[in-house]
Amino acid sequence: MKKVSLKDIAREVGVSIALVSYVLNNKREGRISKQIAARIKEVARKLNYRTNQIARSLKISKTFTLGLIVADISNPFSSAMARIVEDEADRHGYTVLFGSSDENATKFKKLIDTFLNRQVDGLIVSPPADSEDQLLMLQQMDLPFVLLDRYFPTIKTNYVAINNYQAAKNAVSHLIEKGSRQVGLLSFNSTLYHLKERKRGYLSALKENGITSKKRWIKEVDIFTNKEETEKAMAELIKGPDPVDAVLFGSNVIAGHALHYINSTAIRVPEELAIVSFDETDALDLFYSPLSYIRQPLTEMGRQATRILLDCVEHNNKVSHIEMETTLVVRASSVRRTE
Amino acid sequence: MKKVSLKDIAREVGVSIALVSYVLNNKREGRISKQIAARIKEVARKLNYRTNQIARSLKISKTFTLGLIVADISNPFSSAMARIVEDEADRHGYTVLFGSSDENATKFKKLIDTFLNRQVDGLIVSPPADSEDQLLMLQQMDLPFVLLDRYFPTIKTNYVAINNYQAAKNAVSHLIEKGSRQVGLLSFNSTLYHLKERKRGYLSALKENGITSKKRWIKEVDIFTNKEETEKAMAELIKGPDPVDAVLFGSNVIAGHALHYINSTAIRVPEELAIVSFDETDALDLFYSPLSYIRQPLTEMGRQATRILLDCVEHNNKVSHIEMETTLVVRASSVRRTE
DNA sequence: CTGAAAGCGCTTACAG
DNA sequence: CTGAAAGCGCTTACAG
Repeated sequence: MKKVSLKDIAREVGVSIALVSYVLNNKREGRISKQIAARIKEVARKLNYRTNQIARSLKISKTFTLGLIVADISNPFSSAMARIVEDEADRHGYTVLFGSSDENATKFKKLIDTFLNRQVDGLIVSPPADSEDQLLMLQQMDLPFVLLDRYFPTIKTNYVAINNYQAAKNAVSHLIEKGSRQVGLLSFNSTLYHLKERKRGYLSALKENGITSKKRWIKEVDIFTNKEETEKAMAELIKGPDPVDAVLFGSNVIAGHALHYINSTAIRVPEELAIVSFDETDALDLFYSPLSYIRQPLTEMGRQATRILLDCVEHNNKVSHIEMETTLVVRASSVRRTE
Repeated sequence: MKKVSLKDIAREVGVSIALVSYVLNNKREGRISKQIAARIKEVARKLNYRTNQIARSLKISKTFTLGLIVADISNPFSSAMARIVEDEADRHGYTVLFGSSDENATKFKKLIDTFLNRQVDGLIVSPPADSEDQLLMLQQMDLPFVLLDRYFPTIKTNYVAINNYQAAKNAVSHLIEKGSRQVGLLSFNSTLYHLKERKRGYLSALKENGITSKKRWIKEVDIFTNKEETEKAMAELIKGPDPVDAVLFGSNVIAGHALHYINSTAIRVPEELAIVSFDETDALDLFYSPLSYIRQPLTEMGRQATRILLDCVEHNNKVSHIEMETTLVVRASSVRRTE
């Protein structure tokens, strides 16, 4: 079955292609004979016409397509984000192209290239380490984009993120308040700003509470981490001399692996080890002690990012920085002492 | 910065647009002066030219785009599939558009429409219940597509799926062999063929082992299920008179919710309740008793589906039915008796 | 109220 | 070895 075009409808009805286009796009309403309009619509339906977006895009220099690059699509955090952005974009008539950089700057560059070739109208990205050049290129090209979840303080552009410093600081202060003194940090070894901010918040909370931080309380695993490395780091935190009595996990993936290890030991949570984690996920639901965690306002972040981007695409060229507040959700895993 | 087109390069080099196109596409190699070719490539790089895929697609009536519609993107099964299909498609120079039907036929139809408007070259879909009409429409349009994970026996078309009957039967036989007699099934209430097959396999295993199946051993929750409903169903299976001593979970989501409930009871796994689940997921990793599960060859399924589709897109018009074997991964949760 | 015509950025059969 | 020209399927300023 051949695809049907405006020409086919025009021929069948006996009018010009232009007129068919006007009618189907509801342009010049009231200035076209009702009968002809009705006839055109009827034939369009009969032939099961659908507009060729490719042709339309070429003509109007707009694709109604956005690109979204997440850090790691296998992380529920990323897939949740993907769904939120897609919903919001769809609401405005845009389709979104997805990609996952897997924290790899080269893959990131490749995705940007693909998306640019496809003429996306704008991008939402969670950039990996060392991707500043790509972002500067986008700026040079004047392509609207907004950073999500992460940003580079050196690059002045739209972003939607949380206050990682404050979130970590609150979490650690809470652990101390609930009776822990030897608070560890199990996070990623990375140059990414948001991760450095988490560490800074952790250190700051210790300091404010008169605790001298020790180097061996801090374990940083590779961002392409596997279970084994994380389990080993966790083991080091709770074994040997001077073990921690509390720990802040830098991400849900880390939490999953570390808890799996804890399950294999005799250590009790929260009595011997209090825990707070960044981000929740179903994967943590089956741990015996309900986990306290730092909740990011995912939905709001995704929506805002999409709206800011669409604003830019529609030519409001102001730059927006949105820093959202997190919530510390306190459950059993972090509370050793109840006043 | 204005986008640069072939025309810009042609003007700068002083040749025709056609020649630039040939050079950049490596057509007519050897039949174009080396110097001019080099000069064209140099200028293209200098101006940071990227081909406008939209224009190209319009001309060649091909977009190098595939559409993928999964059942529920928030399910790790779906996101894993998405990544596999994307990888394989990318390897062949195709981009993939994603969508999640959320098991909703109306949303499914809407996604198909969007993808068709965008002129995808083909589709890979996990259809929800009552979506036969959409598939028949695709067939009428001669648009290549392959069903993934699910199919309708009444529709003759490409599909890649597992043998659900056999998988369920094996799992239940295993439970019986390991000492269970009162085997329950906690699955979805749906007209979807693959789910009916799972139930049929379950019943068949009971029968073959001389066990009369009881209605109250079978609980079917809504496919849009929430945690509460599943927990309630699980409670009914293990409480009251005639409780089950083993259960087969129809999906990873069901398993997650049911295990969460089991965690809140005194029931011990596998001593009092043996368990096998369809599909694994990280979310189940933290349950104290390592779960036995039916492993689907995800990667192979996604790859095959993509390859079959690309074959069709490139005009090999034979229909492929691929039914893959599953593996029953036996761990602690299902073994009550060791011979 | 309606249409002829130009043009979006490419590709490619054809001609030289 | 190279280019003029047609055309993919739309949209829209312009003219009547």
